[in-house]
Amino acid sequence: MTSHVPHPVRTARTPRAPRAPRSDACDNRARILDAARAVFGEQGLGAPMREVARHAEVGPATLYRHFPTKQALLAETFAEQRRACHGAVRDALADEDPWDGFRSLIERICELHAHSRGFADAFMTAFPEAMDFAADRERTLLAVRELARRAQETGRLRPGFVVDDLILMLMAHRGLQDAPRAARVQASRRFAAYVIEAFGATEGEAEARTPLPPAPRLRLSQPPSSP
Amino acid sequence: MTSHVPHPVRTARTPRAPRAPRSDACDNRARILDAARAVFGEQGLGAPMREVARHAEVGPATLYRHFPTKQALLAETFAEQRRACHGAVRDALADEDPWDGFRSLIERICELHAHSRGFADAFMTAFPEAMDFAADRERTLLAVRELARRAQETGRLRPGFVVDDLILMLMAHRGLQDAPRAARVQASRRFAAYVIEAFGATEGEAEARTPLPPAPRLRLSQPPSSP
DNA sequence: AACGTAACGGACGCTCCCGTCCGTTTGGCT
DNA sequence: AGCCAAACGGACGGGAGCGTCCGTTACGTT
Repeated sequence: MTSHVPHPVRTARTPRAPRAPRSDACDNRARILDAARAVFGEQGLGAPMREVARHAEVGPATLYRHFPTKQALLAETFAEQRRACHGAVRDALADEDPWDGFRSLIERICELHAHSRGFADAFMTAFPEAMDFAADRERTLLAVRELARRAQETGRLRPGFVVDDLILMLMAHRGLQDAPRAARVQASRRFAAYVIEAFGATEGEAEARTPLPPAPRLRLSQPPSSP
Repeated sequence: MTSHVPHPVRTARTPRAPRAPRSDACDNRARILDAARAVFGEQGLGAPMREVARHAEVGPATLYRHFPTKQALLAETFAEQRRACHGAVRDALADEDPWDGFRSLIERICELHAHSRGFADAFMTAFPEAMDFAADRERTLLAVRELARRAQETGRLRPGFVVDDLILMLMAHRGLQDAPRAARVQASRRFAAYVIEAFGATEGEAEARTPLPPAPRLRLSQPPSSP
């Protein structure tokens, strides 16, 4: 059953009467999203919904009215940073030097993930298929693949590199989120620098390096759950 | 009140009568530890105690009698792998080529962590000070520092390296534990290979590389908790 | 100013997990 | 064989988190 239908019938054929939301509702919605960014960014996805509610100075029911489930809230919360990620890829592709673009892509994504603990989780774990992350993730990965191809052509990106290596490093980067808050950003930056060096080709000898072990197929990971 | 004192007084001065444990008790204890290794290794530290109990075919009470708390069980469960970690450091120090030792150390630690999801968590998060991880961790880190110093003297380990970089990479490696089980070991190996390359010095120019951003001080991280 | 309803929030039910209690079983010693 | 305590395990209490119900508040429209 769909609750109790607040408005009787809405005058014959009115497709939907959005009836602009009330001012306090808008206000609360905005404050909830701010709080969610702060709380999930600080404590990770495990933070309780009530923590967000308290931080936004609303009751739990209000929170759940605006966002029917936790995942719905998370999706909205990180939409902006998701766009920033796409933007980073777009900028990297636009860079006239593909290797510079590649490097700055790694730096920017790491920075984005480092600034919000929850975003790294949400971005990587890609849980149940909620949040349409998965969808545009594939699209984005295709763009990254193109970028990598170009960077390899310049000889600056090592030949053995595959896109799964980027995912590998982003998953690994997620592990840094458990570092004490003070060290997080610094750790992220140093990690990014090391990663870039590892991905770079050695100047002189393009092939003489010890070969890497085979790359795993990563793409989507599922959250810990069992029958 | 200490329950109801099963044995009246134990004949004057008997310091302790260990009275060898019963056979079924030994048996259960062993099965519990096996189950714990399997369950925590597969599902991580978050796995419920009852899951371990079910897997060991004992009741929850039996489990808690043998190991009064979850952390106690975890400490015992991973004691062996902890020893293996120390062994890896010892072997690395014993290697006549410090750089080879350093490389194999990274490979072995990564392998150890990759084979047991729970161990990586237990090893890195180092929660509340339970499990005496913290104690010998410091001792081990000192040994690693010595190893690194020697490896740097040979010119194979880059000059900018500090021990915190190893911790950084181990924390990062922990992020790989969320990969699908099938890909985990492969991912770990490839990651280790990349890390080794990143830590290596470039043959010709020992100094001309772009400098790394400053290293964060990591050492101990605390689990997510706030006042 | 007065009214109808969107919006609010405290209190509740539900599930999951840790750790404990107590009546029952069983190993091992005589 | 018989005894007794060591060991077992089902059932319980307590706490935390997600999502919902319903009486109350206050926005905005007339």
